[in-house]
Amino acid sequence: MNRKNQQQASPTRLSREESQARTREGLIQAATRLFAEKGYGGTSIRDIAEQSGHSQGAFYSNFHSKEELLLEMLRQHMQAEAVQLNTLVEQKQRSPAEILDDLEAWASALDQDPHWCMLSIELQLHAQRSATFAAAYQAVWLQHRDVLAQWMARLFAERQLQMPAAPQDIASTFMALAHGLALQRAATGSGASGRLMVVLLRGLMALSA
Amino acid sequence: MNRKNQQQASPTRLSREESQARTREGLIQAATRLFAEKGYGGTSIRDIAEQSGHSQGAFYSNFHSKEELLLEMLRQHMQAEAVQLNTLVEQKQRSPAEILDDLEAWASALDQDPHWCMLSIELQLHAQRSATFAAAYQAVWLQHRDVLAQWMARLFAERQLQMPAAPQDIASTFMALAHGLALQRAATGSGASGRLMVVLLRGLMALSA
Amino acid sequence: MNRKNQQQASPTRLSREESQARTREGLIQAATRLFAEKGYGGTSIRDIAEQSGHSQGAFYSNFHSKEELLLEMLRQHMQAEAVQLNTLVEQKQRSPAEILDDLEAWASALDQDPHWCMLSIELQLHAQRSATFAAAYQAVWLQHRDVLAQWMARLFAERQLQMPAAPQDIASTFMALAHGLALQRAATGSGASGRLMVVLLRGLMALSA
Amino acid sequence: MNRKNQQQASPTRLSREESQARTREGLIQAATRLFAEKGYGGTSIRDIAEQSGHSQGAFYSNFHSKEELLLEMLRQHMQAEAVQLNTLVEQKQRSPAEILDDLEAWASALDQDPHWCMLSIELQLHAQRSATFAAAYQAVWLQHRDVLAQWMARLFAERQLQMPAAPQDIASTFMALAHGLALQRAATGSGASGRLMVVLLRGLMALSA
DNA sequence: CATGAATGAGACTTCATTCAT
DNA sequence: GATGAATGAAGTCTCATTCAT
Repeated sequence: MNRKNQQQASPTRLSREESQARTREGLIQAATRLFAEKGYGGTSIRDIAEQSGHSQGAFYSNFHSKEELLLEMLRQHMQAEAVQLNTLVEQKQRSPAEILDDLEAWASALDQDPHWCMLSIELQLHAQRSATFAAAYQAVWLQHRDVLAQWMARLFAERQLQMPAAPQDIASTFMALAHGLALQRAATGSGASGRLMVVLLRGLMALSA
Repeated sequence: MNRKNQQQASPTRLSREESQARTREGLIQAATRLFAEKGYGGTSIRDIAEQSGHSQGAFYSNFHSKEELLLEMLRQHMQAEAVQLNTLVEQKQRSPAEILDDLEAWASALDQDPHWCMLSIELQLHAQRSATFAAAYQAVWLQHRDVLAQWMARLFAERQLQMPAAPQDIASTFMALAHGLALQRAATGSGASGRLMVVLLRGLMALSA
Repeated sequence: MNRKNQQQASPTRLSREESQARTREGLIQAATRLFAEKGYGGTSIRDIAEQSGHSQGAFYSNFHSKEELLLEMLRQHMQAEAVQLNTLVEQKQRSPAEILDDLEAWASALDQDPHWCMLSIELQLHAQRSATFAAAYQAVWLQHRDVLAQWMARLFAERQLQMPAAPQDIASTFMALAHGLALQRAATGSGASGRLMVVLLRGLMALSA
Repeated sequence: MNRKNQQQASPTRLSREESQARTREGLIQAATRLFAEKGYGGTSIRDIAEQSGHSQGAFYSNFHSKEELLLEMLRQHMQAEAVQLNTLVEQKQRSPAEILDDLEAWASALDQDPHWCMLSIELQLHAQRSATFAAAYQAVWLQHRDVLAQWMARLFAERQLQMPAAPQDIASTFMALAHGLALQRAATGSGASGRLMVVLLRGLMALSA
């Protein structure tokens, strides 16, 4: 596989692997955009191929099926979210005020990237309909919930407050809220801003004050 | 198959209008079930006709198109939710504790009827994709939000508390949360219960205590 | 279903059932021709639809799948062959010479209708590849073999000759021969004529003379 | 994947030509198996490549097209059958009993190798559909028929019997029978055994006894 | 109004083949 | 010579919708 050295001459020519990776990435990006806009079911492979500038066959050279592409997107989604959440969790020694700023930052990032949330909704809808996919989705979801729960638990611990419910339940409630808001924004063009999430969290902390 | 005898006007036979209304209602009910389970895009008119025991032609005798059926479902959805919310709002002179019970009842009703919420999500998704439908959806949504907002405003007023944000924003946040939770439950089979909605509301009230 | 009497007026207009039957028959005939010419696998539903002058959808209104059409053709094939063979079998009191004439007639009918035999070969090939279809095919085949075996047994009995093998084995050998000759004729354009089948049969009779 | 070391000429390594011949042979063998099982049309080049453990590219390095591979198989088929038949023909000075044993051996060899016959049927079917291929097939077929005819002629001559038809016609009839029986066996799982071919031949000889 | 066969477009997928590596 | 990603055409089948009955 180290055959690329045979041609290392022209830096403009892509090696085979690079070119393939580029095709694959182009397909994923086109699909991400289209799934967010028109939904998983409403997006055809023709659409994805056209948007990405490749043939339908190129799609099938990279993915066994439409669902496999969705799984790949789930994996990427998972990885990106994990990085994001871990950044929040691992920032030790932050003042309570800074932690709330973190949450606000997270909430408003969700606000800014509606594609992200719509995709997440598409993933959830598809999980409801495909057993195969549901299993994969569940694993990702549990992991995220727990990272977020851990982060919230520390938020309360550092303020020496009692949590008014299990940290996992609070975490999944906030995840649900983020998704619901994204849907609302998509459907109505307006809807409540994510800023209210911070207010709700403050409320929870006020309960045991 | 001896349906042509309907005209004989025997009192046990349905009149033409009754029969037609029954057909229409059967189609709507079948579609409601199917949309919730398989989504709007995933449900074909053949499916709806089969589930309801009528022909595809019967569908087109009652609705101009698939989207018109969705609009009809939106209208029914709207009306049912309005009745439900108005019941809450119009029950004057309730003690604060009773009002919270009302909210809990509302939240747990949502919990118990996942079809309801999944349909609502389908409506929102379709609103995102069809301009015609979006307009209709927006009107319904604003109305509901305002009824809920009004009810929440009274909740705070009766306790002489300040609302930590505009009542409409709080209302839409809670609607979003209800939808997000429904989606979560559908996708993961578990997810946080709606009971947490009451905790969140208490938190908001605690903020200005 | 006796609604056609409502319109019995114009004899040129086809009733619904007649029109449907005509469509179905047109599809079957187009498919029969195409399967014989290009094989089952080599014939697409697009081909069949075009040849018959209908849309692809018309095909699927009449058959669930391509294989179901093949099953229908098997049924028709079966019925036609059964009629043909029963005619031979039921002609009692024929002189031995006349019986041999019958065989010759049968063999040369096969000779004259290459479509018939090619279709039979297609059916056998498909039976080899689809378990569903194999079961249906086996039933038809056994029935035909037994009718032919019965006829041959009488041929020997009337001449008071012993059969040199089980009548069923002789019958299936002759059926195999007919198919093999059809294939040969199709492939090479020439091949041995079916007339030799009579010679072979005479040979079998000569064995116990 | 360290195949580039082949040039080191160590005696255990294959030379370039040997390696190529091995690839080619592997492809042919895989294709033979698959064509017999799933038919020419039902077998894809991907299938052949996978079965043989090579790439699709390797296929096109060895054959210009799918049909060219079939032609190559026809050539090999031809050569193998010729060897087989010549063995029979060239064994001079065999007693009449031994000659019949030879035929029985040939018939039962066909019985034992269904792949062989199914492949032959595929070749005939393809000949019917491709003019190019038909010409090649015809040549092979005529040659085989004549070898078999010659052998049969001797069978009769040695017994001083008259042939009841032209030797070529008898030969092609027996070839057709062998193919028809193979097809029957493949389709029904049972069918008459090839043993009956010997009975038929004895019958032919009995005719002029 | 109800029927359901028929339509034409478009869905997902597989194919034989090409070509840069 | 061998690789396998990419192509474009074609495959089976489903869809929302129409219309003669």
